[in-house]
Amino acid sequence: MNETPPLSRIQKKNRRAILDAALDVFSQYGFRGTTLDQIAQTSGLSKPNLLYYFPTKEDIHTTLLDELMQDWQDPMRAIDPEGEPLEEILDYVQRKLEMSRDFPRESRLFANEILQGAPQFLDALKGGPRHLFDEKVALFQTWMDQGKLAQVHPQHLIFSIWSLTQHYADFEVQIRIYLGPEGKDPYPEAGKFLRTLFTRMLTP
Amino acid sequence: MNETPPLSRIQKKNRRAILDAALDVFSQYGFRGTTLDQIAQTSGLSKPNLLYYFPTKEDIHTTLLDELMQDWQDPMRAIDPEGEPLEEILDYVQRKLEMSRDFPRESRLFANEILQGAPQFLDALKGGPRHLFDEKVALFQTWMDQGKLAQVHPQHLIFSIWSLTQHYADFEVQIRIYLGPEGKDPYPEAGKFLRTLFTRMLTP
DNA sequence: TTTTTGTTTGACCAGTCGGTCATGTTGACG
DNA sequence: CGTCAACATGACCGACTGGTCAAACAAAAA
Repeated sequence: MNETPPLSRIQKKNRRAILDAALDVFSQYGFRGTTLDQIAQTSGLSKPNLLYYFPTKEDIHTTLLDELMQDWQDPMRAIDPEGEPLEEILDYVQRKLEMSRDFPRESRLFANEILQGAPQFLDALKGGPRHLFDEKVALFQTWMDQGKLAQVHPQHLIFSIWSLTQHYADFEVQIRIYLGPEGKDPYPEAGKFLRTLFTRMLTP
Repeated sequence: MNETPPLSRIQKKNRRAILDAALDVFSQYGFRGTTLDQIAQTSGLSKPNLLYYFPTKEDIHTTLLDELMQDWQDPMRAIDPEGEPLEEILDYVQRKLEMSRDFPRESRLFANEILQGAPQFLDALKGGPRHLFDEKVALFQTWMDQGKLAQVHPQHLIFSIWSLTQHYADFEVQIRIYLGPEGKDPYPEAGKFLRTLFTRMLTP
């Protein structure tokens, strides 16, 4: 039923080149603001060749979002209910911040999709991610009830983690401007700051 | 030199209608993802009529960004160096949150512009806003040195305020999904949460 | 070598893009 | 009322959009 024609070496290489170029452009201009010619030029392939590997522009975009969907939740999944509560959350923050540092384009692709009303993500978000979210909300609530964490609204706690970490990827341009032209990597300071923030807020 | 032909009643009304419609579309799809036809349809005017009031599509966009630029910094300007430090910052957070609640489209317009690399904002940001930012950073540092606020990295403190408040406008779709279909207004809870967060982090 | 299959592209298509223009309609004002 | 400037739009333009296709090329199988 699910026929999987094994990808040849060339297919793998070119599909990867296309997706990488598309990530560049989509994450900056969004779906509608991106043209196939831009992707073609960035990837070094001709436009008809793009459409040899992906039937439509939308198909490239969807493939990127699907890949993103799989990896984006890993940091949250890794929160261990058996671990030490504060340390688990601080580690989660750290992992999310590292994702912003190492995969800023993915973060911006996600931001763009949400800004446009999540036309593709909407249904997907209501499924697995929503369930994982609820599960961790319940876990945090348990920890708070046990006095292991200070009482805060658990849903907004998660929003704050997402917001604070993704901000460094999504608003990178602005942050560079305001931190001055020294071009120093802001992530070490950001990590320290966020650790302080969540420690002070969550210590019972 | 600076000739200012006073706008007629019709001009005022139609320019406002165009800018309002353009804000709708630009804030969702970004500059490149927006078409004049969309703005025309949303505003209820014909496409040539748009171009009667604004010479180009870019001009509409620039006008919106200019207007945004003027109002967006008001909450930060209102921070009073003579006030009580923690209360001043909490009030600032509150004002920023209210801007997200009352002007979410403006927030998303800004986010879109930054995501695309701030092609228009770049130079502007380096001017007045950057100066205001530095001024408040210095103020916060003074307060911390005087022991009136806990020591944290003042620049990242400001980033965290921007991030946490704008998040409720920029990622509104996602937040609605995760808070459930009850459709309850998330802002009261958000305000309470942020007040707790910044109080705990900044109390010496 | 020939054949076959997989890969690449120049030329092209219909529809949409931002923008123009000549013409028509409306409103302000004497 | 009449007049004139302000306002509005249908028809159109060249450039670009996502996408097609037949023909050319390359790689592997025969």
